[in-house]
Amino acid sequence: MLSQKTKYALKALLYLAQQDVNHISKTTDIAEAANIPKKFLEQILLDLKRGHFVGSKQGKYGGYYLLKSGNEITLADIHRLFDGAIALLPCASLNFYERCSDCTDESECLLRHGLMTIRDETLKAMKDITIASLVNK
Amino acid sequence: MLSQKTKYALKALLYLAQQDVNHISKTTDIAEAANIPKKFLEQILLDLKRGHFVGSKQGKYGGYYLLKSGNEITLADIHRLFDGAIALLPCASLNFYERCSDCTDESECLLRHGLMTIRDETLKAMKDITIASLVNK
DNA sequence: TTTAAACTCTACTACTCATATATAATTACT
DNA sequence: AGTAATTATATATGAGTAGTAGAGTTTAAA
Repeated sequence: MLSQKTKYALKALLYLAQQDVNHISKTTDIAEAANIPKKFLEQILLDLKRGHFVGSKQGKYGGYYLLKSGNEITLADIHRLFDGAIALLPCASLNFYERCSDCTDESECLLRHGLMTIRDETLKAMKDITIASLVNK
Repeated sequence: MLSQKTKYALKALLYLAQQDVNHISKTTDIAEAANIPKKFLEQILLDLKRGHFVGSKQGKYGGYYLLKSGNEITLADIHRLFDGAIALLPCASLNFYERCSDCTDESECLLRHGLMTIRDETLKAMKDITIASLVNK
């Protein structure tokens, strides 16, 4: 399941994607439109900025805007930024690999191979869902 | 990501699936073989019993055994029993549907449709992974 | 019938993480 | 200078995860 943070991030990105190009949206407007607690949204937008998905402008008439186009931002990207691995166990993850502490011999693990299959399927589906594809629905 | 509980449950089921038919395994043996804390495993096996995946025999020489054959137990089943919904948000879930509190009009939600697509893909993959398919690898 | 070995059940604890909130600082435009 | 916005850090809190403890119940063998 997605965390609230990831859900809010997606909603904020969807909001930004629906604005005119070059339009700068302030946090307050995004928060109201997408029904997100404002201070929480600030954190999320900062994270999105660090991930180079949005840019910001400070001061009066400042705010946030998309840095990439909607079809360059996939669900997989946002999931990884906020919720981390897409695989069901760290040992089956591409970007967040970690050994299981209870695993004596990974090569003998019956679980891992199946979980990597799931990961590939899920990842493929998640890469197909982009901010643009969601807006054009 | 899977919880430890789900991972342990899968490992326990894999262990049981590898025993001779009619063999009854005691918790201690499963715990040692699969490297699972025994008291924690007891809880998990009880949950699996309530889910009708395993049966038990009490008393001396008692223990646990598979109630269904390995190809009748899917990853989706076990995920739902321990970790709940397979969908990324409750509003996109088949078995654990719940409205989002921050959603004003579900039919207008741009996110939901895409998440249901992911759910269908993931679910299909998770139903294909069975205890039997994992053992025969 | 006693006893050991197993499951059953409830409650509890320690810890981590998610979800925010609060406050102060910085920046930029007018 | 004043205002309105982002940026940063710290804190609060509630829920969930992972695991432990202990008493009770059932069964089968001796």
